[in-house]
Order: sequence, then C-alpha cells, then structure tokens
Amino acid sequence: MSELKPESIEVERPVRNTKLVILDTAIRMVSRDGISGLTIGELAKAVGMSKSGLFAHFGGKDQLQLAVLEMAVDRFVESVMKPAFKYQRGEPRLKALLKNWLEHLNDESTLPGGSVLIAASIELDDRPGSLRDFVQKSQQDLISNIEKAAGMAVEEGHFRKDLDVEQFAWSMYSFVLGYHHFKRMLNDPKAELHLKNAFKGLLEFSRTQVDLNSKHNETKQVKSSSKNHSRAKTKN
Amino acid sequence: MSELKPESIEVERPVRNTKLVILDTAIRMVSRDGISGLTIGELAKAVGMSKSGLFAHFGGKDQLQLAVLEMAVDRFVESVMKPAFKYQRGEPRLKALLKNWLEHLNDESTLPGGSVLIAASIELDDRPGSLRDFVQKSQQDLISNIEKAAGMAVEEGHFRKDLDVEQFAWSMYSFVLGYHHFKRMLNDPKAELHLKNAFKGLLEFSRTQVDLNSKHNETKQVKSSSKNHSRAKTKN
DNA sequence: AAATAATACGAACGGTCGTGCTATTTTAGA
DNA sequence: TCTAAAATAGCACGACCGTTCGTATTATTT
Repeated sequence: MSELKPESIEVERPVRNTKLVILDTAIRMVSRDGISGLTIGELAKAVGMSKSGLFAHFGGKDQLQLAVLEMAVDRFVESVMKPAFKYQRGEPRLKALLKNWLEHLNDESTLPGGSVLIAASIELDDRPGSLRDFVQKSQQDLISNIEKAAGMAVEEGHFRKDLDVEQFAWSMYSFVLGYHHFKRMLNDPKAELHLKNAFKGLLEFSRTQVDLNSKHNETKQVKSSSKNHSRAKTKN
Repeated sequence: MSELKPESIEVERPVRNTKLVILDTAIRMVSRDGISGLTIGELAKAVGMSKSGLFAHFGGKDQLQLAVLEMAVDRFVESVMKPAFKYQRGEPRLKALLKNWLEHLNDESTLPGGSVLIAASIELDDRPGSLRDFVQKSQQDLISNIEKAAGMAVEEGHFRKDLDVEQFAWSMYSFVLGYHHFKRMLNDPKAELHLKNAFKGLLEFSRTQVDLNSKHNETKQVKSSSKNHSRAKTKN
C-alpha cells in the first residue's frame, strides 16, 4: 500500500543467505557422515528445499563437496589461526593456537560429529582428485604455520636454538589428532587432560635449557641430553 | 557313534576359502574406500562372483562389514600384538610393539589404503551401532594393552615409578595416528623419522632418570643388582 | 511495459544400492 | 553312481543416487 519510496536504505537485503544456509547445514551433516556420506537429497530435505533447487546453486556434487570443505577451512582459519596470530610471537602464540584449536574442536554446534577436515583427510587420503588436493594443501598450510610459529619461538629465545621445528609441528599435530580420536571414538573423559599434559611436556622439552655441562650436541636431533629437572607430571 | 573310520585322513580338505577370499578382498577395498564405501556389487565383481552368491555368505551388509572389521582386528592382533608379547616385559616389548605396528601399517599388500581400523574409527565415531561398538572395544583393548605393557616397564625398573601409564599410552597412540596421517595424507617422507624421534623422546621421558644434582632423590631402588624380581607392586 | 536474469520447483531419467526369491550347479556322503 | 545339501547364479523389486529438463515465480534491467 504505502510504498512510496523504494529507494530506502534497505537496499542491501538480498536473499543470498540461501547458499550459506545450505553450506552451514551441510557442514554439520558432513561432520557426522563424512564428506562422501553427504547426499543432495538429504541436504535438501534438511534445509527445506527441493533437490533440483539446491543443485542449481552448485555445478554438481563435487563442487558442493568442495564448497563445504572450503567453508570448513575458512572457519578454521577465522576461529583458530587468525586469533592466534594476534598473540605475541613465540610461546604465547603457540599456546593460543592450541587453545583455539581445542575450542574449535569442542564446538558441538558447528562440528557435532568431529572435525570435517580430519575426517576428510582419512577419507580422501587414497582417492586422488580436487577434493584430496584441497584438503592436502590446507593441511600443509596448517603444518607450515605451526612450524613458522615454532621458529619464531626459537628466535624469541623461548625455545632452544637446536630445536627441530618440523618435529615440533609433527608432535603437536599428532597430539591434536590423538585428542580428537580419544575424545570422539573412545569417549575418554581424560582426553583434554592428556592433551594438555602432552603439550606442556612438548613445550618444556622445546624450551631453552642451558644448565648443560656437555656441549657435544653435534646433531640436529630433537633430543639432546637435557635433564628436565622439572617434569610436568600431574599424577592423578 | 564312536566307530569312525580311523584310516580316514582328512587331509584333502578343500578349504572353504571362498569366505576368506571375499574378506581378504573386502579388506583391501575398505582400506581405500572406508567401511561405508564398501558395496556388495563391487566386492562381488572384484572376487569374480555374483552379488547374490556373495550375499548368501553373510546375512546382510552389516554383517559383512562386521566380518571385515573382525578380520582386520584379528590380523592386527596376530601380526602386531602377539609377536610383541613374546618379547621381554618392559621396554623391549614396547619397542617391539611399535616396530610391528609400523610394519603392519606399511604393508601395502594388505592395507593399500591405510589402516582399516583408524579409518573406521573416524567414520563411525558418531554413528551408534554394532559396528561402532566393535571398533570402540577393539581400540580400548589396544590402549589397555599398551598401558599394561608400560606398567610392566615400570615394574621392571625401565621406567620411573611415578610414570602415568595412561598418559604414556595416550602419547604413543597419538604418535601412531600422527604417523598414519602424515604419511598417507601429506605424503611426508619424514613421517617415519618423526615417529621414531617422538617415540624415542617418549621413552627417554619415561625412563628412570638418575639425577645426580638433586640430593634427596629417593633412590632406595637399586638400579641393576636386582632387577629381575618383581616386587609385587601393582599399579594403583 | 517489456525483456531479462535469478531462484526454486516437480517430474523424470538412467544407475546403483541392498535384498529377497527361485533356479541351477557343485559338492559330500551313502 | 545316486542323492541330499550346500554353494552359487539369475532375476526382479523398491529405494535412493546425481543429474537434466521444462516451467513458474519473482526481481532487475531496459
């Protein structure tokens, strides 16, 4: 009736939410059933639209799957990586990284069935294609960022100079995988405790320890003859 | 009824290899495509028989899947656990365990697409049912065995007395998961090296460290004179 | 007002899925 | 060899898969 001025300020109110709603729903389904378990029919039913209508938003199933994984990576970067990189270089940043990572994995509202990317890694690790390539690259980026952060900790003097940053990233990532596995599959209530203990031990191991009398560290070996007099062992 | 033909030597038993052949083929397919990716039609084609003929061997798809997982666990026990338990209690057994585990994971002939059980764990971790229950129990058994082996290492004096064996098992398992992930998804050629380094570090961390600088180290425990007799000490 | 683009819909297609039912072949014991 | 049972094949079914097509309802542009 009274629409006189159509050039109001609410010009930017498009229904572009559709694609986002689809992907948001899809990511939860994929979290439970895996990237291969995603079906267009089920997804359409979940978002309340027709198969063909949903299909039209993506060029095909592969592109739908890829869009889901891209969104998963995007969320990970936004909620884990970027906030961590606002912390101070070195140990604080690494600690923040693990903390954000943990919170991200524990967010049941967005990941009710566990990490999409960890699951996709195992699902796709022997199926060549653009999906696998994408996941692989995202994982490599993550590892690389951990290594860089560890390298900064060395530069800052938080970690000792002969630390193998590749080994550090490897161990840290393995601990996160272990946490995911123990929590989700084994329902281990101590999973978080064990992760924190392991990470604390890794930090202590990596820290500068200068009370050495012998200096024959002729190797890049990660383990030197450092005596960890204060070992983090919270017995329970 | 006690009259049987004693001269009958049942040596010419045409082994009912059909079921075994089916499961052996299935395990390789599942290694690549996951336990949910297994289809009866593809499996029948791979072993060269009809869908219905293969189907008759199992009561349904669920039971086929369960049989595959059971065989996977059986092979793991036979090739990893049992041989390791022939080694001496303590560190030697733990080292053998990891060695066998590594060789098992590296056996491309039986596991061309990575561990069936690790993949199944992630696939099933949010889908209740008999499959999930079975995998969960098998994993719990494995963890429990690692904890026991670590406990023995404590009893033998290889590891220090206040070692948290749960934490030990958690870390060891996490390293294996990390190895699997880095090798399969990231194609990291250093995966095995990193695993060995991490395990070596874990062993050193767990070992009895005779700190010479601290005076009040309650080393009432002799180190080598009577290491053979266990002192009836059970883990708390 | 007319033309155009964007969205979403329902119906249908060819395939594959798991799974019954019935026939045929193979095997084992008399 | 004969026969009963076990093993396997053939066939058909309903359900669901991804995908295509034609179309209706809107917005946006001309």
